[in-house]
Order: sequence, then structure tokens, then C-alpha cells
Amino acid sequence: MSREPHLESAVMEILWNASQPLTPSQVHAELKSARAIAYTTVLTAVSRLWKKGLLTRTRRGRTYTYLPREGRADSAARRMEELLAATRERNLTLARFIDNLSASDRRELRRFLQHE
Amino acid sequence: MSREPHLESAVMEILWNASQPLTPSQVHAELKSARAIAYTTVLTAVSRLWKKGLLTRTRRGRTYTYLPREGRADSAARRMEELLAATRERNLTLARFIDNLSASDRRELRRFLQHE
DNA sequence: GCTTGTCTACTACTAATTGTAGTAGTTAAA
DNA sequence: TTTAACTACTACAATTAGTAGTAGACAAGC
Repeated sequence: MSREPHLESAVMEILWNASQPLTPSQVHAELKSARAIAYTTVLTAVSRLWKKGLLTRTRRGRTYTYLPREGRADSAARRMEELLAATRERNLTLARFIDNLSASDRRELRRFLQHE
Repeated sequence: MSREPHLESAVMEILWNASQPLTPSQVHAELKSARAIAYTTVLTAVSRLWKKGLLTRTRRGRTYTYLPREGRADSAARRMEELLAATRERNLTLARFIDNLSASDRRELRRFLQHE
């Protein structure tokens, strides 16, 4: 059996794109349109993400609905900060990061930084 | 046998901190001062990092010396950019990232962004 | 009430990664 | 020529993640 990578990421993306908490079968329905995958496979992935604290769940009737604990942007921003914190060359890393951004990204950054 | 996590990271750190390319035994000597570890274990880790393209090596006499392909700051900055690129909420992620930085980090950023 | 379909929990297998280390062979140096 | 150091090759174990089946619970419909 060949392994399709990034099932957990795909699940997170679906939940981030949804406007509401989803049940595992709703997640399965989304995934099924892109690839052949068993319902229980999706359930395992969702369950592991919940055990890892990446999702919250609430009972709705007989089933659970799952929601990412963090928004997509917050999650990415936090992981960026973690990378930054691990380098111990904080200013240099920030400088390199900025250097590699596009001109329009830098414009955005200037705008953000002026709002204070 | 209990597994100490992050051996590969520890090796990268040692190579980043060194001012020159190191031989596996020099890396081993560094690691040994912090924990009991076999020379061949270190050799395997170094070798895998090289196979993954994270290290370059050059023959010096009878042995190899290893050097990170990227500097620590470049590596961190590139991985930060990868996270940013994966979110598809680029501006929002940048905004969140900036929000969570300290005031002094933001000062640095303003300085970097004015140099153009 | 009984059946049926849906959902969860539990279990299991497999592949990939990585921490761990031994053995054998090569080679430079003494 | 021996010996010490170094590399290549092999191997095993633990963890994570992709894959899925079975069994049990339960709500809804007949």
C-alpha cells in the first residue's frame, strides 16, 4: 500500500476552510472527492489530531464535531516564531527573512509596523 | 534503549557553532561531553544529514570534514518562509507574526525595512 | 420492538524516519 | 609492518503517521 503523505495537513486544511466545526464524516466527504480513502482512516487522523491538542471537539447529538484550536494564520505565525526562537541568531534570522520577502510583502510589513 | 531526541539538531548546532568544517570525530568529541554516545552513532547521523543535502563534505587527507550547506540564520529564515507560503493567508499570517514579536524585535524590523 | 445504518472506540498492520550501535575493511601514521 | 583511526555497510528499535477492519453503541425508521 503506497502512502499518500500529509493526510493530517489535508484534514487541518479542510477544517480551516470550513466555516463551522465538522464531523469526521463531513471531513471524509471532502477528502473522498480528491482521493480514495476509507472513512476510518479519516477518523483515525482526526482522532490523533485531537489527542495532540490541535483540534477541539464538542458533542453534537450522537457525534462529535471538530474544530482547529488555532486559526491557520495563528498556527503558522506561532510556528514561525518557534523557528525564530530556536536559532539563537534572532536578529540575523529576522534580517534574512525580510531580505527574502517580496517588495509587496515588505510594503505590508511597513504598514503593519506603522500602526503603533 | 531509551532514545535521546534531536540528535540531528544537536549535530547541526555543533557544526553551526564551529568556525570550520568538522570531522565526525570532532563532532563526536563535542557530543560526548554532554552525553554518552557511540562514535558510529554520530557518524550515522552526520552521514544521513549529508545524504539529505543539509551538509556538504570535502575530503581532507584520509577523512571527510562536514559543513552545513546553509548558515543557521539562512536555514531558519527559509523554513519560516516555507511556513508562510503554505498558509495561503499570507498577509494575515505576517500580521499575526508581527503582533507576537517583542517591541525590540519590531524596532529591528523597522530598521531593516528602512534600508531600502 | 426490531432492524438498519451511522458513528466511535479499539486494534492492527505497514512504511518512513531517526536514535542507537556493531563489524569489517581501508588507510595513514608511527 | 603494525596499529589506531576512520568509513562503509548493516542492523535493530522506537516513534510517527497512513491505512483500514471489527465490534459495539445508538438513533431513526419501519
